[in-house]
Amino acid sequence: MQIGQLAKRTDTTAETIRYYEREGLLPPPLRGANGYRDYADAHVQRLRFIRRCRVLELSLADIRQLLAIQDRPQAPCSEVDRLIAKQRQEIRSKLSVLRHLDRELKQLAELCNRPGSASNCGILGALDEGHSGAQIPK
Amino acid sequence: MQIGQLAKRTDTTAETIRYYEREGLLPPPLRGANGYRDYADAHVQRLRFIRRCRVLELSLADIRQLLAIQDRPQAPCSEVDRLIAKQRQEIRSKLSVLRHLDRELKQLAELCNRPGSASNCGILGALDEGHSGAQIPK
DNA sequence: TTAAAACCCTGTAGCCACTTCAGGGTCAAG
DNA sequence: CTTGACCCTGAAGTGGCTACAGGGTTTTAA
Repeated sequence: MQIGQLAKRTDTTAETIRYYEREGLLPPPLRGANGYRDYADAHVQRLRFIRRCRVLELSLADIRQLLAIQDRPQAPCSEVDRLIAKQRQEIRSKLSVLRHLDRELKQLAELCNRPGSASNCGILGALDEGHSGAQIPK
Repeated sequence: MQIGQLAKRTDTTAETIRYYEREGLLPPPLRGANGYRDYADAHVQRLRFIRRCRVLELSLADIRQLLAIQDRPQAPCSEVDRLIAKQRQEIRSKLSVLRHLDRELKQLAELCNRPGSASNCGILGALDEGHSGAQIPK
């Protein structure tokens, strides 16, 4: 299977696939007489694994670790558990930051007294003075 | 005031300040006889504005626009309103993605049957087969 | 038959918002 | 007089791709 075919089957692009190969996440496939990469089904499997992890916003470094564990069937899977838990913590922390941001922006948006000019713009004023609650963390 | 002093007052680093200057967000300050940057209070104000915007995850490009509007007091502030609304849309969209991710990861974490090995790891299995619900978007 | 479209290749640079590093100069305290 | 805390510039590195330049190959259609 050519690289474009693999890309279609895994919701990727050929560029990304070549990038993963350079990064050592996807093993180099055989090459045809013309130098084209020739992928096997195992590559589809492996690449889908990588993409599922990326959808979960796992870093390539974390994915590299998961792949290494996967390749040693006797390895303990506690590390897998740890990586997933760590990722969940990160997502939850981002969530709380974004929820805060949303409240801030909502408040800011309500300060607009359109149609006004910059000189009496409530939003600019709040950003200037920090009255919106958007504090600079100490 | 030297750059380190300004950095402390605005929760930034000297490197970031020099970067903003290069990017044209912060006007170049006067220089002392030794070539050191010498900042005025207006710089503190401007830099705080920039940092408050960054806390709200506004892009430097958006901040550049806000600063340009701020510098023309007669300018209509409808653009300000638009930028804030756009930002809020983005944050809300990220929020919904992350909420989904959190659910996925929670489900995944529950598949762990520790203490097991990689060969029967529920998490690895789910990532392989896509049974966790973490579908590759079509 | 040939020409255009649609693939494939490598290598390099660009994106964002910084951060880090190398290799220096300046200045106050002990 | 030297140690340490500042400051300077310019270049390179970060992550995870994406895009581009400049080629080669293969399929399709006129």
